[in-house]
Amino acid sequence: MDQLLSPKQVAAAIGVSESSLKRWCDQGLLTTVKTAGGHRRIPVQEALRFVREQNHAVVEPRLLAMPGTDNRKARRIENCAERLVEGLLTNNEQACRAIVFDLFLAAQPVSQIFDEVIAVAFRTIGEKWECNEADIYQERCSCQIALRVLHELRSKQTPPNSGLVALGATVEGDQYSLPVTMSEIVLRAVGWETRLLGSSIPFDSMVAAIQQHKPEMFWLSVSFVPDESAFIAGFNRLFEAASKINTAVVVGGRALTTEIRTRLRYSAFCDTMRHLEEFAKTLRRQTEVVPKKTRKPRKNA
Amino acid sequence: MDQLLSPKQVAAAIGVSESSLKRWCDQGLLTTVKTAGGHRRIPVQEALRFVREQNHAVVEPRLLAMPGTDNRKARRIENCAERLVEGLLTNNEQACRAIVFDLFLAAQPVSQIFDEVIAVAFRTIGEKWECNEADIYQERCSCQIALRVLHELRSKQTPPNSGLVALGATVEGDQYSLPVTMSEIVLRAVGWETRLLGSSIPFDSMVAAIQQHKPEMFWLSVSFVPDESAFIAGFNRLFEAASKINTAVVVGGRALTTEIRTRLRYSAFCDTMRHLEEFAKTLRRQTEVVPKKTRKPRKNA
DNA sequence: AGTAAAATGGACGATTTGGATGATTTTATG
DNA sequence: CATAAAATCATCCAAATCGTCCATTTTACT
Repeated sequence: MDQLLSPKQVAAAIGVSESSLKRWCDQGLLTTVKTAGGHRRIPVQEALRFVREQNHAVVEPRLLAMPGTDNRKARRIENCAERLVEGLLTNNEQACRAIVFDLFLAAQPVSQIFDEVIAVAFRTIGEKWECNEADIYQERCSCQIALRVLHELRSKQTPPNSGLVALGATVEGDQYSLPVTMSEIVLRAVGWETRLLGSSIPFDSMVAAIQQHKPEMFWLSVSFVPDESAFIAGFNRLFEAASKINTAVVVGGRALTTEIRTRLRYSAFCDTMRHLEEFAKTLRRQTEVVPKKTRKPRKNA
Repeated sequence: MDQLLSPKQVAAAIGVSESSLKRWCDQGLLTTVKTAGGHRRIPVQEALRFVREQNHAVVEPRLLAMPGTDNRKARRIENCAERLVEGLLTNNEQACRAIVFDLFLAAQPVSQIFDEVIAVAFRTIGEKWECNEADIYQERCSCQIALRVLHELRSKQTPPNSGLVALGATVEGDQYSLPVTMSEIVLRAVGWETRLLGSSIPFDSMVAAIQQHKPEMFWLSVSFVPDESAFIAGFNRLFEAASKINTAVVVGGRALTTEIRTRLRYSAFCDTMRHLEEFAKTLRRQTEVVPKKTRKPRKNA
């Protein structure tokens, strides 16, 4: 029943180098089990004892606190969604952050993280809510957590300066800021400079923003449509204005039914973040400098 | 995700010699953790706390994972508000961050930063909007920027673990997340563990949250009241439920006119973040441990 | 001004840390 | 089972940090 950890994992958990940790093992500060091939394995409880006795710092508690989630499993995207649901509903922000950042560091495209983990997780929470297994406040609270994680993720991106500008917003009455924030991160990941106008923006004001900033792209996330006909009229007005100055208009969101879509004019419709990413790449006609996963970790400034 | 710094790094950041810094660590002015080999490691939050409490200058903010500063203009709170307005309206997120973080490092209480800078800035923007000098999207976009800055500020606080829990939210229909987020940061600054439920929460769900988490405090930020009588009824229902389990209810927000207030029952009403801070301090009944900044008294003859 | 306590910061050899390397073991995948 | 990719091994070494001592500067008080 003892979970075994590799030196690398323990080193990461307590924020020291692998070299140091191995030295400590060899000095007997940590008792290790050895594999047939001579690799060191450290039982979790032994690692915990070490931390307690040495009064050592723990930088990444999750590695020691959440058995069954060693790094390899963490990087597999399959069961991340359910782990995220668990983390969100128990208000374990640490764990949520860990899940997302592990994937990010494992060089998963952000679009994929969003489509296959975050979106899935919130769909699950939504279903739980409908079945009365979760309360509204839990869903909202989860949104807060996710938003903080997303903001942190965003701050870790290299700020693009391609000269291509995209503006984004949510229509009036639609206060779901998660999708529009994810879109922004996706666009930034493929080199767009973005400016997120925010949630619940009236169409007229969007038009004003477009005319003032003359962006190459405008993206609109539609999670909720209070008034269908007003939405369609407003949107087409927006498209009209955007066309005049060659601004591509991209829409997406779960509230856009096929019926609504047939009555809209747009440059692209995106079902998923991956679609958005592909379209954004295409639009900027440059083969993109994908955030490379280099082996050599570089010192951050 | 708290980063560990070496004495040398912290010394460089605040522009003192390594010797001094090590001495301070040994005197307990800075809480350090130690590696197994006996090297000192200082968590960033701890370094920030030290800088703020001692009112120490910071020469290299980057080493403390803080955004770059503009030391000449900074530190004076007077014209920060207008500089912030400028930064927000020109979408200069860097500048906005610098303004807020400079004040933070200069040991200004977060409540004061919020009351005298951020709140003032947004009041100014609101006025500009009314005078048609600014568009709605600019105000919303400013909110996005401010929200990101606030989230970053929050991540720089030492995570409190007092055991005292506060829940916070915004009423249904009120989507202004800035005030409620500022409140959270203020509460955390004075040692409360907080859980922000989010914006636009129905009263019934708030009651459910209170009953489930049994917090010592519930705070409600009211920037907008869609239906006055429904609000009053709902709120008093909330207060009732909270009273039963000894949860203090704190309200605040610009939408609370005196007429509305006279019909509400609450533990405290806060006009400003400073009020909230004072009330929160009082409620936790602990006299704050004032760090002595005087040198040791010399022997008296 | 004069004095002494207190604080600062530099220097020292001894110790610790962490990055790099090429060989070996483990794990993932067909 | 076989193969390739990833993780870990043992080792070495430069750089960082330790604790300590001491000269110098600052501060507090007479």
